[in-house]
Amino acid sequence: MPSHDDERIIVGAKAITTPVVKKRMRRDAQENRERLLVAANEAFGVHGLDASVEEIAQIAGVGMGTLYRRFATKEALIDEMVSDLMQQMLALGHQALESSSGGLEQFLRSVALLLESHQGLISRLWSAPLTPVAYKEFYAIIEELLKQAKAAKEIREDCVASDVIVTFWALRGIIDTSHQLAPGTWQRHVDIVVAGFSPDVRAPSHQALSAAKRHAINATRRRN
Amino acid sequence: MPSHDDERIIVGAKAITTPVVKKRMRRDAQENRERLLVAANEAFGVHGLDASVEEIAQIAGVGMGTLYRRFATKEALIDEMVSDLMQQMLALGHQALESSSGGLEQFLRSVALLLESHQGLISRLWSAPLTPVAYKEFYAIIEELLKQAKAAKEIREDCVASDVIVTFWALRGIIDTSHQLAPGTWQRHVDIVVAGFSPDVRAPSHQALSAAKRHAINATRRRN
DNA sequence: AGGGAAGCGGAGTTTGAACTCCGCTTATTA
DNA sequence: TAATAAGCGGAGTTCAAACTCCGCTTCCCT
Repeated sequence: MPSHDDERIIVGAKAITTPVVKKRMRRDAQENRERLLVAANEAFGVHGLDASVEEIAQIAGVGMGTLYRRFATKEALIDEMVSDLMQQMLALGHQALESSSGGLEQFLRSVALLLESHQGLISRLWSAPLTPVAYKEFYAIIEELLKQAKAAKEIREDCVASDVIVTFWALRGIIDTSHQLAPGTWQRHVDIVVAGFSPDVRAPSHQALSAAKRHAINATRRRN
Repeated sequence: MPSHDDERIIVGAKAITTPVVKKRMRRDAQENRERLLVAANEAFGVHGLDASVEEIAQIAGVGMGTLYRRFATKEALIDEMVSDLMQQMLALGHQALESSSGGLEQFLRSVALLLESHQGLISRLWSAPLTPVAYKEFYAIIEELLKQAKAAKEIREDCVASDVIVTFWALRGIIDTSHQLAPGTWQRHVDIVVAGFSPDVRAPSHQALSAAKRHAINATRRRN
């Protein structure tokens, strides 16, 4: 089903394969589109992705028809928001790369701050095969930040990109859970993780894991 | 609306206020009930809480009628599972308290291991005013574990219970995100956090935060 | 300034998942 | 082993939320 947005200016016979040249929208349409994205972010922040399209349209001050003229489905709206968010994260990454020191920490904190204002969407950020290109870029940024941090001895040698990615997943858990309450709850966790990354800490022991496993198994056998 | 489960054996006039003495179920009913709880856990693990009751019943090998005879609503089923899970976590807490050293780390790891086999449910664990009593107990356990860890110099003096709770939230993010893939992804994060808790690390700097904020604000102004 | 493409609202339709109902089956107990 | 309470399945109902349709309105270009 073609979306309402992919009408194109036809420029000769090869137009069909031309990759998406969009006709300029009317000004009011453009404004409504913006307003819808903002409204959706607000609604998702409160109710999660279960927020109804009706509510979103209402917050934006438009009818549902308008929403569906801009976004083929609710899912398409979400996809666009996610890809916007990813772009913003990449921008933060590039900024962090330019800072003379502490780039990695800056990146962690600035992304967390960004995600905090996009609750509800966050769960979609990492689940998608949606943005393989963006994801690759994201990964490359992290690798570069790690290289810089290691060169400056700001971080342990054994840190790898996936450690940082997993930290973002962790932040998602905190931000999603704290559910309106206590903005900035994530900061303390970042402090701890940053401390854990720092080079002057002894390597973790792993000794407690086997005991943990033994006990977890016991607990699982507890159904009455 | 009274559930199907709260019939009671009447023992004299005061029975009405007797707190829930349940009549013994038929054996097949009991078995089906168990099977439903297991099936629900499996279904939620795959599709999250959106898994349909129909699917749950099917996995359990029973009809929907059976499900609804045991659990007033889907929500009631979830509540019961959550409260079971909380009980298991408490049990792990008590076990950790008994260990002579590394109790806190053991607790972190064993709970993570438990949560890993209850994906989908985890989001409900912390959202509920459902279990204020259990929550209090949980909190008390953590405080005691912290006291022990500090006495043994296994942990920084400035750690508080909420740091540990927030770590559980963080783990939820990882476990929920890794979505079937890579069991045990959380372990590396726990390593890092444990390192961050350890006493021989310098206090976190906070110096990077203001820069992070400045940049995040820039990124937010990027809508095209 | 006026013709018409583009846009708009929101009542109405569709869809799918939660939940109910009731005739049939099975465990239990005397 | 027969009477009966308890349990069972799954077709059918309900309900809420996504999505469509179309007569009216607004912007924009000449």
